[in-house]
This record gives sequence, structure tokens and C-alpha cells, in this order.
Amino acid sequence: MNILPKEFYQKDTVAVAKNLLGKKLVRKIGDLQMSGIIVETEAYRHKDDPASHAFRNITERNKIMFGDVGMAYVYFTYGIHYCFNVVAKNFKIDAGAVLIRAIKPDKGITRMQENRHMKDMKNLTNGPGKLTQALEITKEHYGMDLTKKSELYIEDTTNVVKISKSTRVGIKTGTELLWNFKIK
DNA sequence: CGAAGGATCGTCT
DNA sequence: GACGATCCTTCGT
Repeated sequence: MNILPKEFYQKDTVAVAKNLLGKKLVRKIGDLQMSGIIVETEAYRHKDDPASHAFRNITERNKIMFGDVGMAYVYFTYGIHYCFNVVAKNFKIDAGAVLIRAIKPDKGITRMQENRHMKDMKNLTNGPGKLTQALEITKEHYGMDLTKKSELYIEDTTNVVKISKSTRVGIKTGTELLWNFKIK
């Protein structure tokens, strides 16, 4: 399978969030390979989205959201967890990213179980903080180009998926926007 | 099985 | 100095 190119992410953030469903997230550590199919995403945009980190201003943390598409935006939250996003936007907005909220484990499940300190498949990667822990994604991956074959990238698939949409999780503003997407 | 609360620290005001 | 794009455990039903 081919890696998704820059053009894939050069579209409206909300559209990219939908399009990423069914795609494969690949994490390589030495000879080991872990992967999973993306099953839940959320779109975060710019000035029209009060829930977005990029809503107010460009800062040291969110600056990657204002830059080139296809890059990893990883941030640390609640003093414990990392969340993993991909920068995606069209020319109409200055900033945007897609939060990867859940994946379905594919390869390297044993390592994921070790990283998560549990075997329960249901709870392995069904949350943004969980999947970063399972795949060993940290702030070291901030700014990594996901359109290049390296230790972290996203592959195209031929999956055809049906999408359900909902409100985004854990936010206090922008709750009227149905920018959470899941595979039905 | 749902609700509630604690953990824990980087980032922004 | 407050709080968060979360997770896990505990407690009550």
C-alpha cells in the first residue's frame, strides 16, 4: 500500500477527518511494526472553531497547525496523556488538524498490550491517550512528516467505510458542530 | 453499569 | 494560578 500524499491533507479539515477513517496508521520501532485502522477522528479548525487549539493565536504549542499539511501535531494533556493529530486544511483557513481518537489494532498487538499493561483488546486503542500509549507516540514525534516512510506514517487503503457523525468529545465550546466521525 | 473524583504537569492568561 | 481535544479506579445502585 502507498503512503497518503500531501494532497490528501490539502483539503478542508472536516473532509480529511472523514477521509482518514479506514486508513492505516503505521508505527515502526526498529524491526518491530505496529499498525491499526483508524476508526474515529475529530476535526479542529481555526477561527470558526472555538474548541480548537488554534482558535485564538499561534503559540509555541500549536504553531504546527498553521504550517505544512501532513505533519504530526502531538500535544501533552491532563499531565498524563499525549494526543496525536495530523495537520490538514485547505487554502481557505490558516490552521487545522485532525485528532486521531481511536484505531483498530492490526499488527504488533503484543507490544501494544505490553505498552498498555493490559490484554483487553477493547481498551487497547479506543481513545486518543490510549492509542498514543500503545504505539509509543510522544512529543518526539511533534512535527514529523507523516507522508514520508519513517517510524510513523499513514498508508492508503481500499477500505470503503460508512461514517457516522457526532459532537466532539471533552470540549466546552463548539458543541454544535458535528465534527466527530466514526466508522459505523 | 454509570457517576464521580483523582492523577499530574505543560501551556496559556 | 487555573485548567485541559483523558484515563482509570472506586463507589454506589
